[in-house]
Amino acid sequence: MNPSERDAGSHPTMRQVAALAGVSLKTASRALNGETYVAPATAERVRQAAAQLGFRRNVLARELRSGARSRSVGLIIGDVANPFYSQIARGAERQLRDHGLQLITASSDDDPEREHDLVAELLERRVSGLLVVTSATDHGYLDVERRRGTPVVFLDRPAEDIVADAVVIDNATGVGLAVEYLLGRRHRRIAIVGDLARLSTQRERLAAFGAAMTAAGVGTWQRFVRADVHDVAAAERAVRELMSAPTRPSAVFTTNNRITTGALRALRDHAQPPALIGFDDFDLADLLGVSVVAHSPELMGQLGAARVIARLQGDESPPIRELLPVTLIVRESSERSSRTRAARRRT
Amino acid sequence: MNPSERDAGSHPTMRQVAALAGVSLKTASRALNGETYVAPATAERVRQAAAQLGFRRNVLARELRSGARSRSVGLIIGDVANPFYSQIARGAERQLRDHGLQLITASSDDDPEREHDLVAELLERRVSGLLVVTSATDHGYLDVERRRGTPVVFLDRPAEDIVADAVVIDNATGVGLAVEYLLGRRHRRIAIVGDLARLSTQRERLAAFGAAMTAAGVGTWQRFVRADVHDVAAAERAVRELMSAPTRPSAVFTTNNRITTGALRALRDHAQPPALIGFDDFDLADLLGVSVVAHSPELMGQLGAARVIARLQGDESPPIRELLPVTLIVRESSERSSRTRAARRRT
DNA sequence: CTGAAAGCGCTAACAG
DNA sequence: CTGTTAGCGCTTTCAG
Repeated sequence: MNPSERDAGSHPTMRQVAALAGVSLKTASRALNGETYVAPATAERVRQAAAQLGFRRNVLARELRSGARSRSVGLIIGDVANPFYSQIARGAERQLRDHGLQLITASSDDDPEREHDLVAELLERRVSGLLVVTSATDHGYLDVERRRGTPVVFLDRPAEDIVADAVVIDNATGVGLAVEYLLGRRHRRIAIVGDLARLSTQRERLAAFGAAMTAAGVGTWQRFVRADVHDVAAAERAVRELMSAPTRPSAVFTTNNRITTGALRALRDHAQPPALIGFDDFDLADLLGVSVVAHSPELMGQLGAARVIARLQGDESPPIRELLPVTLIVRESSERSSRTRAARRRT
Repeated sequence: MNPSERDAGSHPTMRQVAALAGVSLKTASRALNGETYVAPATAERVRQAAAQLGFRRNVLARELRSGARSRSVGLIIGDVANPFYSQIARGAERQLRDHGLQLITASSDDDPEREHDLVAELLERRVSGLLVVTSATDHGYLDVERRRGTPVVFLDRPAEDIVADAVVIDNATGVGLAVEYLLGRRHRRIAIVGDLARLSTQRERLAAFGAAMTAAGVGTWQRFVRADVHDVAAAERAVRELMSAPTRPSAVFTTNNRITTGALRALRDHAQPPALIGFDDFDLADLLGVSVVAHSPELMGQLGAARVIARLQGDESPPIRELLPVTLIVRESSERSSRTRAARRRT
């Protein structure tokens, strides 16, 4: 077989480049790294040799020897294909890239065990830092790493068992805005459809919902709570059920983008759809006229990455929790009447 | 400072684990790797020592020594936040994970130069393989790597200058289905709004469009071509322009998900919207009633990853090009009449 | 300005 | 079953 045709696994080494350029290994290293104290002519010769051989520095060897962490940061999210998460990834990637760091993204499917495995893998790869949207409750092993000097920043869902940096959304305010808006439009039978209750964000949103309802003197809100609705299909089912019960809600609040999608499907052909507000803005929500509690997942990723970078640069201040702002975007879906057919009849 | 409090950068090594367990380095290595010929008791002692120290194997060192490539595969896409790409990532990640490989995703913004830099970085990290949705035209440097034994698989857009594995969508059929459908509904003034003409997929789609129109005897189609429309805002503008021209198209074909989104915005409040078919299915297209040429980006990622894995396992067969099927999903948007107000008046 | 020697943390190849 | 020796490709240290 022609050697130029197939040359399996044979990356040329720096030593080979040095030999071809007629210099020592160390000189080649210096030239290739743009260090000072290399004669311009020598440097040029080395560069030519490297180009000729198609040399590519072995970063693994470099990082091993220099003792440095890998110039990469791990990001653990639920599912890259979910826009909420992929926007986080985008924000983090942008920020990291500006600092010469590579992002390694992994999907946990919101499974604590898988999350644990992924963290272990990333740590074995000696990532410089970790960004994690956790779905686990035990983060002791992460704390060990954090104390060893690996910055760990929690996104969206703070660790509840350890003190660590976190960038989270202002859930209470977001839910408050939505509920108050609906209450202001005289809705009383407001349903809330939530994702896995073990996720802290979901518990926070539900708590804020309950608080607002109770404060408004609506004692019956618990009847209209649906939790642990984890995918679009389940959300669709949950909303259909709510709407086919004897007493129907006049408004529905969905606690994340997937659930909102499910609700939209359930209400698609409904003769008298309830008012709807969803947590998380999404693509085309404007065209569909869906009111939402909006925030910026991309900013979350960006700020999280910035936090990792700050820690890497020696910021030793106590862990902080950054709170991302939310806004209520009112579109058509929240304008539907609080008076259902049945209610009107009674009036 | 309390050493258990802060212990910067100090990951325990296997040597330390061995010392604590009272065995040699090699024995520790064997135990930790689950190799045979280690006394169960010894193995257990090593494991305990490792756990006690919070030991994490340094994968970089392992991979360096064993000469193996890094157990990771690089994926270069345009933008993680674009669902088309993030679904590819999802499919690839799933497939790779089943084979113990980690996915490293990087966004190129469809910029050839950035793509080149990203490839270089990944190669320096000695990824086992590369999946790339290229926006470059020169892939010579990639071919060098391919011959060195790094599997390179092109997704969506095949390399035109080198022979390499590729997984692509059946663009010609997809466009054909859409155009024939519109022609069948008596549309003649069909506009096509395309993305960057330097992307091969876009050229293919435009070519297929032209071929179908010409075959149908519609000679005026070139008037309704808009190309190099790269983002949602530009697409919205392009469609608005088309619709405010003296002679308006009665139907619009958009060549990818972003452009479709822009078109929807442009047509949002249009009194007499043209028929619309978009390439790429998207979330909620059903609720919006948008007809599309559908395919599976996730499958593309999965098949691409499978190809890399096959190559890694020694498959030496000639490079192949896999063609992904497409289907036309007819929803409301393509049912709009080919007779615009003006046309009707003339009749 | 350049080079020789040592070694990052681990595993391969041999001994025992 | 266990240990010793060498060395992956590179950078650090220290001499020229």
